[in-house]
Amino acid sequence: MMQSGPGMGQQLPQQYQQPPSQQPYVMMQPQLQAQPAVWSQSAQPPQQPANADKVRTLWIGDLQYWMDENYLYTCFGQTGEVTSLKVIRNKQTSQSEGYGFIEFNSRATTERMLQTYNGAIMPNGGQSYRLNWATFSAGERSSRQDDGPDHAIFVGDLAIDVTDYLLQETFRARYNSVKGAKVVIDRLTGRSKGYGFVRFADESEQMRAMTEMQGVLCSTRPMRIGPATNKNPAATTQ
DNA sequence: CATGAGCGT
Repeated sequence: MMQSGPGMGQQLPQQYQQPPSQQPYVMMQPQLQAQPAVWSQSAQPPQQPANADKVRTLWIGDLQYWMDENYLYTCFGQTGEVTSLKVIRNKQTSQSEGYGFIEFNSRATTERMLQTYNGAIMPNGGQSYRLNWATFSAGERSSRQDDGPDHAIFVGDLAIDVTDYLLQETFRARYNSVKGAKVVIDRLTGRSKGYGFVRFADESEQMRAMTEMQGVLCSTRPMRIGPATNKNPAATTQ
């Protein structure tokens, strides 16, 4: 039942266990002595480095409307490390907005969950998890893991079974600078909309792929490549 | 044919 890792120097006795269905939100967190809470709404400059050891919540998107808290608990609750989860709903229609939040008992757990589940196939079989770190205020959400600007291309004519991973690997086999790929998912059906995006770190590889990958087979259909509108407003991060 | 991305009491 209770795991204790002797290898890790964890000194926080986390022995409180509670059913997640009773309390929808558990905001109580043991405050670490070594690190004061810096994310209160005091006069903090927005130039805060995003170390954020206290972030234990994942954002999950591309949820279908029937995917409620019970479904998410089926997905994540078996680990016994979920402290709270919630699906955001429209207040008028009480319909799911297609995203939610999952909070775990530690940052290490959260990180492990992100790497384990992100991109994996969801139990319904039709789509893969879309997970990311949750942000607690608008402003940090645009920062992605990257070490430079990304150059994206539009990829259409995708077969419906093409996943992020397959699309990514199809390009990564020929281009080293592929940073990621995303297949756009229809929230109503949870299935692919038939197009997606591939991001490159190297602009020259992006240019090459625009012509070289034109008509190349991905799964069962030849791809149609086009330019992608850049949604990143020229982040000049040095 | 088509252009993603959505952050809460």
